[in-house]
Amino acid sequence: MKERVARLLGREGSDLPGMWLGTFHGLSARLLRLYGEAVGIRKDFVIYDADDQRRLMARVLHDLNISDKTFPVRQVVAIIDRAQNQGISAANFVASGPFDKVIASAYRTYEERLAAANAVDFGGLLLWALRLGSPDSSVAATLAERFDHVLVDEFQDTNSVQYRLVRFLSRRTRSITVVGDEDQSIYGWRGADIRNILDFERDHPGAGVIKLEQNYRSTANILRAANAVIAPNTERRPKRLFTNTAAGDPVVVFEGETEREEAEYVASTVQAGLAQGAAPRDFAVFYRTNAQSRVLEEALRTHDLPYLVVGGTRFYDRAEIKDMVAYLRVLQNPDDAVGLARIINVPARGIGNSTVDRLSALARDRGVGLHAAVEIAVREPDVLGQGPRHKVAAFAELLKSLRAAKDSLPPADLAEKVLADSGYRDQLAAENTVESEGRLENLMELVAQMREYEREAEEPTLADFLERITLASDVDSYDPEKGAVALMTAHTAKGLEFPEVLVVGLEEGVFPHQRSIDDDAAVEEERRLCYVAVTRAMRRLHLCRVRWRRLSGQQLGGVPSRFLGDLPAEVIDHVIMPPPAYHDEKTDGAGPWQGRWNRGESLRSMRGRGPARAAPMAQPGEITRHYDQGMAHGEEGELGLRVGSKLKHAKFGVGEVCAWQSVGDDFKVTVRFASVGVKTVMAKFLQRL
DNA sequence: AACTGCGGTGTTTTT
DNA sequence: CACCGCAGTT
Repeated sequence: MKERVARLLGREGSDLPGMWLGTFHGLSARLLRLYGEAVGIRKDFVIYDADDQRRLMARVLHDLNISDKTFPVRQVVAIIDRAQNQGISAANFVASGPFDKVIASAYRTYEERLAAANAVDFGGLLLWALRLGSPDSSVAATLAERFDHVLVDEFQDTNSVQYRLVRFLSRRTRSITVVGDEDQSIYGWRGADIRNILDFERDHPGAGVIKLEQNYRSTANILRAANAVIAPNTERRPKRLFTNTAAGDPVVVFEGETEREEAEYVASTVQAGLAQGAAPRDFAVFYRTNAQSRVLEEALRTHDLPYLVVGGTRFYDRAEIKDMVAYLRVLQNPDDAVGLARIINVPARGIGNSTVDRLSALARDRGVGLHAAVEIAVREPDVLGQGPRHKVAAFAELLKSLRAAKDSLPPADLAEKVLADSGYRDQLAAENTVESEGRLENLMELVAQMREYEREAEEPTLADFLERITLASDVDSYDPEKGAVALMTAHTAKGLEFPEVLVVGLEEGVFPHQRSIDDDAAVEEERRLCYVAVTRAMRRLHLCRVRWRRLSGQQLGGVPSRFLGDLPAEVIDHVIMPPPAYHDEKTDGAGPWQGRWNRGESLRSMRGRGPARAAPMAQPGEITRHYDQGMAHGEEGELGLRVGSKLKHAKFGVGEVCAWQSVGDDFKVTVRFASVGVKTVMAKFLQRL
């Protein structure tokens, strides 16, 4: 982004000194590193991510004797998170009932523990940054002078604290530009307040409004579909988005039997596109929840298609990476109690829960940090038994020697030393499983990333590296140059664009998500999310749903998403997979989709549209494909391809044709085999019965 | 006192 | 399906 801004300013290659550019969290961290001491934050604080936050809260609840049955950690964290996003710290948390009183006490202790650990959580970054501007802050005046202008992108996703921060930082000149679209507000659940943008003009009398209503990205058909999806929302100002581009291809609405068939459709769509000259990176697949990525990955792998999952379990969220990072963090900041508790018995060195509990109790009794308690337990023989004491002593010794090495080694070398001296590497090597090998590879990748960081950063420090990786967002790591099909959640997709987009799982309960389904405001947000997904598409869009879906162990009956029902019939083209030839109780007419699919009707409607449409504007690298080519021509080739006809494959046996596409001179046929299920094979491998 | 295996439970989205 | 807590085992 910085490079692009420099280029637009005609200052290519410049680092744009004085200009700050980053996420709210990133900029807040930067402000706090520079000025935090004015509000009581040490310069070398560490940042706790959601997982650290959860662990710390679990500890707090445990220590306060709060039952995690009535107060599940996740729930308590969620409540505190919400409070933070509204600018409410523990001191301002008003407890109205007995439940809230417990939360309030947990919140207070949690804040104390954070302070003791010299740590700041995500919400805290923003809160502390905002405090820099409070009347009693000694740097408030300096900071209010610091910037001439503030520009906020994706303004519809700012929360109350972020908005107040913007107002403070622009106090001197009152010069603010915000860019946003209320229809793309998708982070309400983490405190984003859509009113920030809807009421902006009211809050800033005299503000100029520039409406960007011409869409340069998508074809007219895609734009019509998008407009239809968003139209039912009430929390919006009506807009008239228009485009001068051609209608383009119809939006394909795919209906399959199962999620595997859907994945198969995704893979064969990509494959067909590649055969027509598209590149893998021209494709993106969006889903509502990360759990949906697995089937898609499997299908793409089977088809030998390169793909990249963006987001999901972040690389830095993997257990082994977090372990290593915890080591580094503890070396960097001895007070980091959550980090210390994480590594004290990793790899297993005989320091179990009861020992840690004792150390933690000792720390509280003496009013010291966990690391100090470790030292005390080593010195004073009565705290722990003989065995545990020796083990803890060995661990303390390990930390001491690592810490001694810290300042003389660059970050990557330090990480390697940790890997070797802690016994972590040996343990993984000894395990000698596919998983342990993978973990070792991940750790080597982390070390490689650190070396890369050392090369590229102006002043590489361990602290800075650690901050980068906790604040790194998922899309930061997405590199379109990698030449792979991109897989991501609709949330992650915001701000990106792709020539051909496939959105999967358009079923009630999946998208819109089950958790939102009986809350009107939440459904509006789901609708905006769907709008975001749809508007990522430039040339081609596929909206997929299935009649049966297995998702994280449960079977869902696929009621078509309400969003599909909002699409104007003129812009869509159906691809409907027939139900399996066999009928069991699951598929035999029962279920909410009953009567919605009908092979005869769908064939008729597809035939009715005549032969394959040629794309109005052929462009370089354009993908041309005809889903209904076969049907338009009746039977295809010597095989007599017809949906529902039976063909034989040398290896897979007899199967029923589901769909096919032309690929050069040949056809790619999707067949449901009795033996192996749905496969896509080239027609030349198929014979008539 | 740590570790292992089992059963039960809950499961969005992300900085 | 993955994670967590628990109970029994080493």
